[in-house]
Amino acid sequence: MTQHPTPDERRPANDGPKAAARNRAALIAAAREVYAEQGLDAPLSGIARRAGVGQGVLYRHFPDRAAVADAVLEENVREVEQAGAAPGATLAGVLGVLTWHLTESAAFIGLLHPDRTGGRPDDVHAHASALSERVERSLRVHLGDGHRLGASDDLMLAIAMVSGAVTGPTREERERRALAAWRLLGVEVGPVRPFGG
Amino acid sequence: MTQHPTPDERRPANDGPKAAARNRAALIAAAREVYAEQGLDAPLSGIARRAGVGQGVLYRHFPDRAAVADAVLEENVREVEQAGAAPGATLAGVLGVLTWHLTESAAFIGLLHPDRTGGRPDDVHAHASALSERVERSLRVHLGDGHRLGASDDLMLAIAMVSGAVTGPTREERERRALAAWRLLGVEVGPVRPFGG
Amino acid sequence: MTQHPTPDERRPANDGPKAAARNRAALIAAAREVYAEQGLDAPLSGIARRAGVGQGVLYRHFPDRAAVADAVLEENVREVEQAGAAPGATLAGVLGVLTWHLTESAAFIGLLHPDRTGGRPDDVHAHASALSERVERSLRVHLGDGHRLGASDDLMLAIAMVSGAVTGPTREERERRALAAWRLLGVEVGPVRPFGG
Amino acid sequence: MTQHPTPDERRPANDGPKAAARNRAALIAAAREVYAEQGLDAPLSGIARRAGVGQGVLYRHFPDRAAVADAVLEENVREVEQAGAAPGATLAGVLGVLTWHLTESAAFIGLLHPDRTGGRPDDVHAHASALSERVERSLRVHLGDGHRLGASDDLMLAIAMVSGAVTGPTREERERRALAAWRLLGVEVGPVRPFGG
DNA sequence: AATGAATGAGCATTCATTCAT
DNA sequence: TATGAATGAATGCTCATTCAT
Repeated sequence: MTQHPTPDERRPANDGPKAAARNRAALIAAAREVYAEQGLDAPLSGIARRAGVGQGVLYRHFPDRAAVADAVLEENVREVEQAGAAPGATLAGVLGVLTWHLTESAAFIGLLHPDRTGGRPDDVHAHASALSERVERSLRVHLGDGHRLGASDDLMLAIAMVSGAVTGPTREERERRALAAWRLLGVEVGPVRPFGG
Repeated sequence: MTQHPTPDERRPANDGPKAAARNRAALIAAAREVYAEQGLDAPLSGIARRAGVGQGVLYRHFPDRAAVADAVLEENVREVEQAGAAPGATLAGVLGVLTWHLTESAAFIGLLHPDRTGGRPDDVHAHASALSERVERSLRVHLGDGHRLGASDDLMLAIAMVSGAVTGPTREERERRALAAWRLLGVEVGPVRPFGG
Repeated sequence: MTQHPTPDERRPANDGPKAAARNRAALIAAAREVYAEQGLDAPLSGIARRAGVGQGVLYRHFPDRAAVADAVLEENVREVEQAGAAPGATLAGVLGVLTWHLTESAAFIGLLHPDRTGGRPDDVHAHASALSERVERSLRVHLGDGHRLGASDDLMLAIAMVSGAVTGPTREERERRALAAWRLLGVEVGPVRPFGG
Repeated sequence: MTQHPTPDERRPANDGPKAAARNRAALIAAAREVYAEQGLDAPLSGIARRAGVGQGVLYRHFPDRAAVADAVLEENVREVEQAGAAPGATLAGVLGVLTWHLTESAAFIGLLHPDRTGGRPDDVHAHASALSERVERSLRVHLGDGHRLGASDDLMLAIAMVSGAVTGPTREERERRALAAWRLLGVEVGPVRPFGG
């Protein structure tokens, strides 16, 4: 009774169901960019716009704000897992991939800063700890005996610390700082690049 | 002229100029609490309410959102400076005070994460670098030759790293993590407490 | 021409024209349930979902929201007509069937409250008066001379009054109130049940 | 971080706190009109617009949709109470005032139809039963021994029944039907008019 | 003939900021 | 100088309706 009496006129293209997967990917990519530019609190409408879809599509794919961030994180984490599972993977190599995501993806940094503001209703960090564990597992298998970060929580702590160092307006600056941070921790890091990059 | 000057209904007390300073302090204290509970994006109206003043007063003292955060930061930084200038001050001691603020004040952590989100209109981090320098100066004078963090940018980098580690819902948890982070960096830290505390 | 005519991925079954009637019935049944649970303003998407069909099918059968409600009403009215046309039908008996629908079907109540909200764009009550007349005809033929409700508009007025009394969360409560209402009007009502029930 | 960078330009009048009471009254009056025209589900924005205030003002005075309807109802009920408490009040007189509100105020009708749609989140009918009891009390004191509607629930049932009869596009038509309904119930009703009108 | 994704207008709600008193 | 009401833009979210497949 309260809704839209008259759309009509002229509708933009409707590419049919085939577009669904494409739209989902476009939304995640758009979200990644928007997050990088405006932070995790960026308006969802902007993400939809940049993805070139209506707002309804965003809500079809992601029920709420947290789900969008989750999807972006999920991709980041999966890349780290793939790097960790690749033949010949080394700790330094996986850390390089991880570091690349830290410098590239604001959402990934958010993963490491889950708490502080207790119970906001739209908790962006819903599955954060589950994802965090997946990252840890991918790294820990490559941790040799007696490694500096071998103690229980030191590995994820170190990652959080590096993520804290990753600031700066450009990717280059952020990479520079990330590497300086790993150096301060006495940890060797391989090439900073995406998995397969 | 000796008539009642318009009795009015009931005006809220106007304590004159004396109240101004009191209100300012109340606003900063309220902001600190609200930031801790809700994060730096908390509604300004809530800060005014908790301070027990109207919203207009907040705007009289602080032209915009950034100014409020600046004022809170300013107090944090000043405490660190005082700790650094106190007779008998040591690096470990000042770091303890600094660490206390890291665990206590959400705004202080924001100081260390200034960039990333490029040009948001209400930039909370306006004077961030100036404040950052003041912190650095207060610490550097206590840095002995050959200290681990003696190299050019390493001191502030380390602080940013520790701030990245400071997560958790309770102050105790945050302090635990902060100390673990300093330990990973091989840096000794004195008692974690406010200056004069 | 004997080639596979494009295997497709996996098309949902297309049962041909046979399915059309089945779908229409399923939609009306679903609408009846949804209306009872959520009121006449319930989202059409929910009706389609409960009927187990796509939203497009709903629009194929019913051009707009009003048409759905009309179809539900149509069924209600038809049952009353059938009750009225049955051999040996009495006024009390038909009123019993009518009352059953009043207690069961939110849409039927809506029939009796057509106006008030002047020109809403999606007018649920399009054919209301036509349906209303059919109900009246079915009852009036059983109205003996000198009946309490014999005067011109009294019959439908009484029905509207009873429908106003029919509130309550459970069918039992609604039936109790409907019968109390008829009693206040001094009208005898037969068993409250669906036609043929 | 997500809000209004730049209002400015030219602000419409702000009449200051004095306007608060006036605005509240204007909102209730506007709501009454809008409800009459569009029903209880009418957009709140339209109510604010008709009252000549911004949407924020509506939310300042009424936390949610139900509160607006409550306020309108409250006024209706208060008038009935006043009519019932007036010196020389009679049952017929109070019923006349009550009937006037039934013909005038869509919200008042809503009061008598509280249930049906179980637990909608924004329940317009929150305090409905409390208000309902106030109406009943105002009437019952004027109910002589042996009155037709003397039995326990019959009084409010009759009112619900009459409210069910009150349909029609014009006030005159609605009044005509209301009086016919009371006549069918064998109840005498005084002049249909607002209290003091 | 059916599916269900996409569109996008519309309504609810929040809050930064102004300003009469 | 303080109050707190008012404004209204921005954003979240929902759903009627269309249409490629």
